[in-house]
Amino acid sequence: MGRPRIKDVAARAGVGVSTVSVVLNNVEGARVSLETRERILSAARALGYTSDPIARSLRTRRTQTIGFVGDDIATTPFAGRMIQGAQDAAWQAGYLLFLVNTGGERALERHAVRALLDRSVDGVIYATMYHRHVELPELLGDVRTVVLDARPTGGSVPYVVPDERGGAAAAVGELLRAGHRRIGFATESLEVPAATGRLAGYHETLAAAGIPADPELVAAEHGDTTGGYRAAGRLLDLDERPIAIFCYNDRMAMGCYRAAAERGLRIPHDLSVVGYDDQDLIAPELSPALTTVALPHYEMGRWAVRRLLGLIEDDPEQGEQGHLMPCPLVRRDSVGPPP
Amino acid sequence: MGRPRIKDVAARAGVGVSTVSVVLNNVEGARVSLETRERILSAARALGYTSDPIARSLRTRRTQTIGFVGDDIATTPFAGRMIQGAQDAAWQAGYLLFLVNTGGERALERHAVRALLDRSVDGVIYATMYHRHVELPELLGDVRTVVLDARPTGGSVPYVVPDERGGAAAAVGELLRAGHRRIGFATESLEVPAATGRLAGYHETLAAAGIPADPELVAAEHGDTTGGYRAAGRLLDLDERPIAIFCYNDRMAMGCYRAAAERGLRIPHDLSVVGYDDQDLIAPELSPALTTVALPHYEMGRWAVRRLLGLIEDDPEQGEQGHLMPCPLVRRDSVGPPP
DNA sequence: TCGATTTGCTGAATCGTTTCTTCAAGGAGA
DNA sequence: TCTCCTTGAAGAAACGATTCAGCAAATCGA
Repeated sequence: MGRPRIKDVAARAGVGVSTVSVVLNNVEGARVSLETRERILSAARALGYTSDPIARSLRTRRTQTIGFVGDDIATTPFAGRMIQGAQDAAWQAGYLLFLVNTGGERALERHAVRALLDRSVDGVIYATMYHRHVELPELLGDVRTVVLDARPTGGSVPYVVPDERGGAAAAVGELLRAGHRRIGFATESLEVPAATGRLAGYHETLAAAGIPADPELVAAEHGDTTGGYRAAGRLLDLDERPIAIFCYNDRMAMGCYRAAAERGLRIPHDLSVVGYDDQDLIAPELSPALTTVALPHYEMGRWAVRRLLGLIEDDPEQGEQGHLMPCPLVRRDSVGPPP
Repeated sequence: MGRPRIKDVAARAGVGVSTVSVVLNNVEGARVSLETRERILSAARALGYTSDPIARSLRTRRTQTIGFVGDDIATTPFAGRMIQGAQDAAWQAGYLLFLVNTGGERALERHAVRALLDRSVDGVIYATMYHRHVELPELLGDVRTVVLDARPTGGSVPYVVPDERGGAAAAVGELLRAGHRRIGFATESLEVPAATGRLAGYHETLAAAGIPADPELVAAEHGDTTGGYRAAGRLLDLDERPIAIFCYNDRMAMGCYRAAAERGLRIPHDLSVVGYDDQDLIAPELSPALTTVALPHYEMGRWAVRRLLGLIEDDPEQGEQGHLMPCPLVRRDSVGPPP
């Protein structure tokens, strides 16, 4: 006979449905005697009653649902972490996550946001799969929104991005602590926030240690294995070669390992290397395992949903506007003292 | 003044709401003159009316929503592909995907399924992040379900898994075509379906080519880089070493590369290698790039949702029970002719 | 021409809640 | 004893759709 309805509970407890509703929702200021209250509660328990979210939503205009729109969830292994962080936070609060991915197409994106608004989601997480600047779809003006792993242009929407600068500082700091002074940076040539942030962190940290900047030590290439191989090659062929290289990401570090191997340099004995991203399939698997900086995707996902729930349930005006999530250093075996 | 309601459309077109509903839903056998039909359509267009899915769901008991419950979406890069395939298929059919991940905890899983049932999802995809046998939560008996990347024990629920056997056959076939006869297999020591399937495919293909099985040529270790390194090492140190190795997965292949390098063997000149999984961050990035077999996660995700939609919208009895999704060979540079 | 059928449309019930208004009963105060 | 509050609870009106039953007007057959 299907799920019990509120009227079944009411009948069993011998009261009206409104009273049941009031009791089950713990409505403030409602006047129900302790006795009937308990009668209702036990009837509900006996029947295993749970209220129908659809009917409830129709009345309350709240769905306990949030939309997660991302540009691409398959192409990067990081995406899963963000989604998982978001999902966990939502779940804990009793919310469910609608997942939509747009493949980065603007039209599909609009369509997706519209579909989510149609379903009256209580809020939207707008996520990008790598740190960048984005222009939000206009429709998002109609719903509480938090931006994840991107910085919205204009507008005053809360967002969270990795602290690239701090992460780079941690990486370079680790090399400094090991005793290195001549530290190269194999960076990404594209002008993305991650690149500029990490470069800034690299420079600042060296400066703070009293080491003059040497433009020769910064080599920019594509941010992949081949790029890393090239950039590291250039650095290692310098007259006065660096004995430590900070790589823009783990893939470049992988290329760097190869460049080092070809020159007969042993890591970390002859060359120390630090990466960035802490990619599961690279960093721990290289030999020696790569010391790197982790991207806090899970934490960012959590933060974004928590912030969104704050917007939905609490005072909309409190809370940070933009949050820099720290990138922790992950120590492995690719850093050693200078030879 | 908020979104337009059906009654606004009715008022504008000068008809009753029921007529609007009938026209907008293209109800079969409804008798509405062409003229009023067009009047309604244009009114709806003018107001930008879209029906409220919540109210509709309350009446129809259908939500155009499907639940995706997975055991873990962060730990593997494959998960994203499955989700994306599922999401794309759902989106195309006008369905939205509720994503829940359970971390593999049985209690949380029950709770998740209950939450999805509460919300009256039209169906559920039950996915695991690596190919295995699973026992479905009982509650799933109450809803249409398709199992993704796992084989349900008992029951008669449709499922889709990779064709491990066929994939292995493709890999070994590739080596045979290159002219190899003495082909080693570095396999996973755990008794998982992927391992037994691939082993079977390996044996069958060799047998079909008239090559007698040689137990020496099968080395089982952990399915990671170190395991691959060990297994390949054992194979390469054989008196009559194989000149081609099929690896259980790309990570083992990565270890195999290292083992080969340490013995001064060049790939593919002295040794041909084929992997499995086609992992983004490994297969194309190794040097030489790894010839491997791709796991059809995206396709499986799509298939699962399509099958589920069939269950929901069409005759529930048609369609396959269990589907083996082919694993295509991805040719790169790690296979060459025997020396 | 008259009853029967078809056509085109409408009103009202319904889905399962929440919430507002109303109401009876009991107690207090005068 | 009569009025006025307070308490405890019920009834009914939303919410926004779908759908069923019904009802005029038009058409048809004989």
